[in-house]
Amino acid sequence: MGATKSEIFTPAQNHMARMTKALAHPARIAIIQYLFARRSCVCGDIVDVVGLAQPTISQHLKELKSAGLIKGSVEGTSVCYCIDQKNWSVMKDLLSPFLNLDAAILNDCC
Amino acid sequence: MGATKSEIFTPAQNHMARMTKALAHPARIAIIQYLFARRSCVCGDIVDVVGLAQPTISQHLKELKSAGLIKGSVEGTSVCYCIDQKNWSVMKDLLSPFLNLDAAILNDCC
DNA sequence: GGCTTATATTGTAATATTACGATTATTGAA
DNA sequence: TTCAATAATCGTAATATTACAATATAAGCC
Repeated sequence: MGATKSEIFTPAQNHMARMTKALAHPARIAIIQYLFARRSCVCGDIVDVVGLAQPTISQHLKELKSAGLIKGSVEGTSVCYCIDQKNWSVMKDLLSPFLNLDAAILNDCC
Repeated sequence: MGATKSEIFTPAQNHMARMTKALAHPARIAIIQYLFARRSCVCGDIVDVVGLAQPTISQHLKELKSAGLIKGSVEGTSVCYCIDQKNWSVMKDLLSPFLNLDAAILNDCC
């Protein structure tokens, strides 16, 4: 036990959970917001702004990257991280219809 | 170590992370989808449909409830769970602007 | 080559999550 | 009040996450 039973869910459900999981930490929310704000894409700047230790940020960046939400490229001695526009869009198209499910039409039985 | 450092993030960032975390498991996605589909709101039916053991589903329901996304009421010997319309709406208003951040206007430096 | 800067990786401790068997309420019915 | 049905809680094992110090790697510069 202890590991998620992915086999019993649909690919879409697993994909959605994978995306929400990537966003399920305030540091990763902060990183994404910073990248959208476009002040900088440099890894070191992210470390300074977010306020966690460098290895911790590196770990969070790795998770965002493996989820496909960001991509990185080496720029001299530093590394530049950017939103992966295509995958971000895919995620949006997956999550938006879910969030927009209209709860108002439900006959509230609770 | 090991625990998230919530203190260093904004309330909005923590709130967003809390919501995405509640959705960060395929079983919880499946439960929400089932409740929106309105075939039933009965806990036992959820257990049958999702395909995890009853205590596991009960645990997931508890997490969704503590995140405020669902609410439950006792109906005889069973328990009825429903989407919490108000909080679902709050979450949507919090997450949608984030998801809709336009990546297309970014000058992609990676 | 050596030196500096920037980031990734390793190792590890603390904590959290996932899953389920066994058990315990709780409710309604006999 | 005893019984059956339903869901919650307890206990626990397996696994995953979070965080960081220490170290390693890589890229540019002298």
